Amino acid sequence: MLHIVPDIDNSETLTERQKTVLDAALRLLVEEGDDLTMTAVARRASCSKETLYKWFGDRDGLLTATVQWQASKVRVAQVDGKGLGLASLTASLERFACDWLKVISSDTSIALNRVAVGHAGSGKDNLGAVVLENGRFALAKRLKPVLEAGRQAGLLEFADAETAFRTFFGLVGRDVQIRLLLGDRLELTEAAIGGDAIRATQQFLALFGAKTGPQGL
Amino acid sequence: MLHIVPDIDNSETLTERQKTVLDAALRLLVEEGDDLTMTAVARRASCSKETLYKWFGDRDGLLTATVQWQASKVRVAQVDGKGLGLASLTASLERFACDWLKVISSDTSIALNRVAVGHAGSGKDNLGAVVLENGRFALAKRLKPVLEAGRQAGLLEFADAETAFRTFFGLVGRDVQIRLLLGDRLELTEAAIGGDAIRATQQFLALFGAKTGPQGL
DNA sequence: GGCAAGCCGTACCGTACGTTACGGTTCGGC
DNA sequence: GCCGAACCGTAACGTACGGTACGGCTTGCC
Repeated sequence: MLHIVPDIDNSETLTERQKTVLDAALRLLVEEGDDLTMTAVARRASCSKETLYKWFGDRDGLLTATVQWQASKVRVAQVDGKGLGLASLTASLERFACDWLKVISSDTSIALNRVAVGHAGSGKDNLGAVVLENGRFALAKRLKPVLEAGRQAGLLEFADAETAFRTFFGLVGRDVQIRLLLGDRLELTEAAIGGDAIRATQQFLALFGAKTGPQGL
Repeated sequence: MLHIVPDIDNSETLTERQKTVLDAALRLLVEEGDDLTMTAVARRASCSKETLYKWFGDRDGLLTATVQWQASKVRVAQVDGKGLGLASLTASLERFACDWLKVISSDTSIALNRVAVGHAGSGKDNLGAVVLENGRFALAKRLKPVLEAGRQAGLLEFADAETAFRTFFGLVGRDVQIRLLLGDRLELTEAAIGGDAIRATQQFLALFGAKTGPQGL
């Protein structure tokens, strides 16, 4: 399993200059393919390779720092499950679906996932673990409390929150991520994403919605 | 979109010797990461690099031929939608789900998808298109007639076969493929796959099954 | 001012790998 | 037996790139 990310917390220990360097690396990663070279990063960031090596150790360190830096930027707002009505639950689910679709269809996510997938194929799987931890598992960690609250309020019925989450994940993402990663053009407009979020939420509620209605009152 | 695979049909124009070479490349791709070198392939296949270049042009040609060769091996049996009862429809869906889960969790598929994803990130997207065409789109092409037959028989209700298929795809695959590609260990036993196939099929039928029962009789 | 630290730009080194070239061997056709 | 084609094994070439070294510049501190 190993969803452990043993590395430094970051985003606090980074100087402003280092952040701009990582931003440059990120932009380069998105524009060019995953084959970013140290020389290219140095040139783009207007810094010397010597500095890159001093700060990040080696190419893998730079890659890892870049991925973690991006990950630290996408902390989405926590949703508190305190409103617990069917309307607010639906809205929350749609919101999660929408956010997730926007993330996985963004150029940044695609580039980062590509490099992480390639990295996972070549020995050390650090990047894959980082991306997974800040993507799929972070989503689960934020969504599960909402699901549990929905069950508590009698709006949802499921035995295992993990299983319910994975179904929701599948209903939202479907074939989008793998198609994008494999280079399929797939125009996802704001409207299409919104529609997909609503559809996925409705399907999820059809599968896991309580048939008896709220039993709390 | 471009799901066009403009290259040669293959698998007919290949000699036995060439097939064994591609098998060697495939094995190497699965064992080592995606960083297979021409030298390694030549050594493993006991052939000269000169021969590799004569047959496949360059490294990309070899990669493409390898992917297409594997693709040509996984033509799954077509399911005829002529039994059209709820039981046989369910069985067909479960069969598809089972086969698909086995494919995407196989070492070969993971390795091939990894190299294709990496390739899609670096300019020419040929490999990605090939993998997509022989994976997700081939599955759709085989499954849609079954869905249409199910609708014809009054067992399913949906407006668009493509949309219905994508939902099924999401229910079956969920987060499995991306987790595996990112290096997550994820033991998928035969039993777990079978259970997931049944669950996905039941969920799909719950969403798209006709509420009125078969109207054909 | 003097000085040390940090950093930029660039040149440099070693290596890995894609690609090419070539000598030697096998094999089918005459 | 002879010839040419195909192919194996290996050596060689060119380049790209990770990593290192160094000279010069700025900056903050004494």
